[in-house]
Amino acid sequence: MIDSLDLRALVGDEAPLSRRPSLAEEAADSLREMILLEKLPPGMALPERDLSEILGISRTPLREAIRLLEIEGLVEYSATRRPRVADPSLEELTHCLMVQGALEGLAGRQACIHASDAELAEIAAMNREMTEIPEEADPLHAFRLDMAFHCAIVRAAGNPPLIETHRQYNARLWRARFVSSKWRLGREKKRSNHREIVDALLARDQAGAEAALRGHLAVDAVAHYTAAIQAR
Amino acid sequence: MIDSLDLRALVGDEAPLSRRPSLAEEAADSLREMILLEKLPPGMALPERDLSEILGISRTPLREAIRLLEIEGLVEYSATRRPRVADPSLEELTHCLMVQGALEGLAGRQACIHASDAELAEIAAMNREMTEIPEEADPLHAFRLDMAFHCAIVRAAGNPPLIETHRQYNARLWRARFVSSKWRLGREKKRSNHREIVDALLARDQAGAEAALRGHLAVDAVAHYTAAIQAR
DNA sequence: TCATGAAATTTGGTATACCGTATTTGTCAT
DNA sequence: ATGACAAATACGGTATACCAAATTTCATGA
Repeated sequence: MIDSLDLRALVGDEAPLSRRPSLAEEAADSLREMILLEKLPPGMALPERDLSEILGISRTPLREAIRLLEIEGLVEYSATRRPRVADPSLEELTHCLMVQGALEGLAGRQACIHASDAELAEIAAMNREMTEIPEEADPLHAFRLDMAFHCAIVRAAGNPPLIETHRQYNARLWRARFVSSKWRLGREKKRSNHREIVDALLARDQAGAEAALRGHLAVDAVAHYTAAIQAR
Repeated sequence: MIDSLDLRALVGDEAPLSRRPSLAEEAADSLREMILLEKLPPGMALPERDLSEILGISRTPLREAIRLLEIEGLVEYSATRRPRVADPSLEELTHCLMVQGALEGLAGRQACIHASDAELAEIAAMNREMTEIPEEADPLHAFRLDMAFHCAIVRAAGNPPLIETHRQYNARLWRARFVSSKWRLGREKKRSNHREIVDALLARDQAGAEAALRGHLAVDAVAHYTAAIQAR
């Protein structure tokens, strides 16, 4: 007898392990993008019926999507349970940044222990790519590279719950970091910080990697963001 | 004109800021308790229709409750999206414990900075109470005191997102820590660790508080748990 | 002109019905 | 007895209807 497990072994792991996403997950993805790109500006109300009609789905999966985004911190509920796009204060962003720093610090430590040489080389290569693109290049592209760099380090730590929690905080901080990434100030500081990180990882220096990733410098990112949102 | 804001200022903040919980939240609370007390054992299937009938609600709020518990890590979905009570491996628990350690470490640091003297005194008092109860007292009570002690420190850090994320990891680790709390071994070690924590906080020694809270000792808690679940 | 408050509308919460798929059950041929 | 296969069942995902509460609208009167 050849059961499905054997079949999978024969066919290989190429099989679609990723099931088809539900409407709720697709809606969450759509809404997340709209929020991050400020197509849905902070503070905007998110009435379930209107949104479900816009997205062409019923309220049931839409409600689930909104709950997902609430957990990610992109949507918040008013006192009367009316959902709206989150509009985090400088204080809230600072709080999130501290947690994010602690998470990345742990990731740095663990990456020193568990990352393969190939993973570290990949991370180093990502950093090299970032230093080679010109200053005036597409800021969104540079930003995505930066995000991918940090995510790769967290992934290299090999701790799935850590990856997931880090992802959530990333979403919460996405807009602030994106806005601040456009500032030219601090870009050089970021580069030297990235070099520190890569050097510590390659040396598998746990304390060094943790310290470099803790990112005390990131606090001025939210300051940039606050300046930007106050200017609007 | 006296609007509601003025009225609230006059009446004070005693007003019921906590809205009536939805059926979904109540169901999540019920299910969480059932899972933690192993009324619903790890691995058990959680069919939506049966559960909704048992709890006397419809599937809609029940589904929401299950989603909440999934985020807390108490419920996991099979490959075919069938929810069941999570049955974390030793590896998963260890991963969660590392994140929890990083979170509490940050909390210790921040508590040294932001906690009021009254909050620190309260924390010290909680620890004193724990040391004064006899060894053979109700283990559940002792356990709750321990949880409250750690939560109080996190709360003293004054970082709401940190509090929430810490709460989520607490739920994931609840059962393992509860089981391990029954072991007499390591109890003395825990006490000395608690003393370290309190001393560092009172001295507002950030590095000391972080190190003490990082809790390298907690790893043997999951070892106890694993021994227990393998014995069943 | 503007405060007032009741009616109308909007909104989130919940229950229920239906659908496609996954699982189980039962049957039959070997 | 057993393995394969098909019918029956169970399950999660989705759409829709209804309700209570909150919000908005708007007529009313000072």
